Amino acid sequence: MSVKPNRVTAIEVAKRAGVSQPTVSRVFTPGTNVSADLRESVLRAADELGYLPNTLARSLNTGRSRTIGIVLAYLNNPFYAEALQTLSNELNARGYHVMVFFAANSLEEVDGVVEDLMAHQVDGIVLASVSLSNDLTMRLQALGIPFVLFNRGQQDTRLPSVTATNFNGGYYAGQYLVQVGHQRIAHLSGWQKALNGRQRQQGFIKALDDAGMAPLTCIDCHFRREMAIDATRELFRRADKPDAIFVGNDFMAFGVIETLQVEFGLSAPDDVSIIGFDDVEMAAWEIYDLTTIRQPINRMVTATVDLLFELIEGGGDGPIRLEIESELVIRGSTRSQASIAAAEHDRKITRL
Amino acid sequence: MSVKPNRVTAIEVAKRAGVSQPTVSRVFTPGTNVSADLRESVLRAADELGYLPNTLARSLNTGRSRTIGIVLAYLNNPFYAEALQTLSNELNARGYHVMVFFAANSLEEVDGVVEDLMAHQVDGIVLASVSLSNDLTMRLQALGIPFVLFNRGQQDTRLPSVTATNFNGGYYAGQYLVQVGHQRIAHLSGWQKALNGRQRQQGFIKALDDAGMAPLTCIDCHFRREMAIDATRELFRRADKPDAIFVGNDFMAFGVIETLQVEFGLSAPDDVSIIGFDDVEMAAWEIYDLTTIRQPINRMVTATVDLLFELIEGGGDGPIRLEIESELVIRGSTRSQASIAAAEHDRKITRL
DNA sequence: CTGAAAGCGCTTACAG
DNA sequence: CTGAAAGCGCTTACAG
Repeated sequence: MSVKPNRVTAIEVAKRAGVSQPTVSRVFTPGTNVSADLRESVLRAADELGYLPNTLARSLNTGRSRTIGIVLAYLNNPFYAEALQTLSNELNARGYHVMVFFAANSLEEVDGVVEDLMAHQVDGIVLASVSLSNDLTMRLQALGIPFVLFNRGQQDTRLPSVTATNFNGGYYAGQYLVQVGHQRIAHLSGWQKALNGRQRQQGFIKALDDAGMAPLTCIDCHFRREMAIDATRELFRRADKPDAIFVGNDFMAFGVIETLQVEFGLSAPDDVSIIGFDDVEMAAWEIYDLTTIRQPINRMVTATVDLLFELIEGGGDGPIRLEIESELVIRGSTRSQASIAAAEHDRKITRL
Repeated sequence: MSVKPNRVTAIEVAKRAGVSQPTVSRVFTPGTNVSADLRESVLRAADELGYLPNTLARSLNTGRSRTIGIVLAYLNNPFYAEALQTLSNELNARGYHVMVFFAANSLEEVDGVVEDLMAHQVDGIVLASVSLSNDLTMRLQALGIPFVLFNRGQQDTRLPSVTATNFNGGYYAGQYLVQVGHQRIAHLSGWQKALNGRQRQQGFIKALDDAGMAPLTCIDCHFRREMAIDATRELFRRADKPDAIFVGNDFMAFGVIETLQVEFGLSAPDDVSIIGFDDVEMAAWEIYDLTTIRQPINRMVTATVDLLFELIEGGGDGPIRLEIESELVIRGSTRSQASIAAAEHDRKITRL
């Protein structure tokens, strides 16, 4: 019962235009020479018949599918939704198609997905999910299918990757909280088995250390909202409550702010300063107004696509691990320096 | 400088296994007969060489790419992020690949994207973006490439589509707000030029009408957060403020709740009841705790994929416009019936 | 069950 | 510049 689509082929266009089939092909292949009159009659015939060159047949010949695979874990965290849309648009703009897969759980799942992508002859892969098995990494490399890890920590420093400067970002967060006068700073961290979660924490600790301080506590929340919420509850039931929290990403920070507000009646920055990581769109929503460390998605995406194409073209000799500078974005969820200065001022006046 | 990937082909596997190339092909084609011993030596050779059948070559033969195109407008609204992930997983589970495109703005953009998809020989398309031009609709139909509109209003009722029951959903929202005793109910609607926005509003008005009431006001917010926020400001600067608002989707409702809280110091349900539409994950977050009309994504996705495959296989004679029943999900952003009863009770006691 | 042959719809040297 | 021919890596009747 299956009905094959009845597509128009180059041969039919050739007949109608009174030319050979290769001439039709040339008209639709950039950088080939066809006389103006033949080109025109081919284009007219193609238009009349609704002809579109069959991408699959073309790819079979050229050995290039002009398709890039993107592997994601999930879209709950809006950072990945923004990344996907930006990546997709960028790749489309460069004439590439995008094939998406979600592979959350296991190495096996990612491996399976990547095999699918290989069978589909993708020209390259962006991995924004968990990392690959060594086996599959080597198979990809043997096949000459390049890939770039996007925002993923990786153990093997030889793998191509694009991240923000996670250590620096963590440092900026810690430094700023110290600057505005906080004394009891907690960290609800990203997953400590992932490099980005670990580096953010290390930068944060270094900043405090440089100020002669230490974190009140660091709790591994695995980049998971529920765990950040639970950790917040625990933190604020204790006697030595924090006066500031650096949260491993914005998505978790939203849960922290919510829990403080709804369950404890506390708000930022009056009761506690909160700082996140990512600067997703929602961070700027008034209800959160979240100070955060921006990962510049546009620049990360551009770098990812550039790197991927360099690897696809071959002959690239630039660095294959790129770090895009993260930056502190100050909003209302942290005590401001001005407020500190004012408080200092008040204190002095009181003392007089 | 371009380096073609050096992929293993069936011929190489055939040589190593000492069989013909078609036998290799048969081993990798479900539903074909190959003797156990040949099958085994082929599989071993394939494994040793890391062979994967070339999907593109297969598709060229069969006329089926086992690829579905998904066209989205954006992922800002988490409803579409959830829909994409669910659709993708469902299609993958059925052995199909997913090619995504974002096409926000214009008919022309969607048309261009769909042409790309046609050239890529997709077997079907899910359109969750704005609708198609008539021209392209007809070309798709002429080519025999089926498509399904997902959550999209469409003028032409002959086009295959899957939506929730938008009219009913609007009705449930209005009915509930009336039931819990609201008198001045406003509607910040979805786009009135889209069928789903319009139907939600119509259902809502009907519910009020059935109770002998009329909306305080209806403002077209185009499904856009910023417009909902502006409308909220206007609404609460007026003398006759609403005591309840039905918002055209959750995404806008979050902006409404935020604006009320941050700019007016008002909260739901004490000052005003808020009800949304979609039931995205965030609606259950404590900070919003949003009463809403659920569009059952899982069922909508299953229906979409079923319908699409029915159209692909041909011979389907079921209905091509499917409506999945929406349902009221009561959370804390609306005054409860209990509270109404209690208030009634108090009033009676006072009167005694 | 298995192999030789044709063909899917293109691209790309090769002649002219 | 243009056409006839070969080939990309498969699938699928067709014989045996």
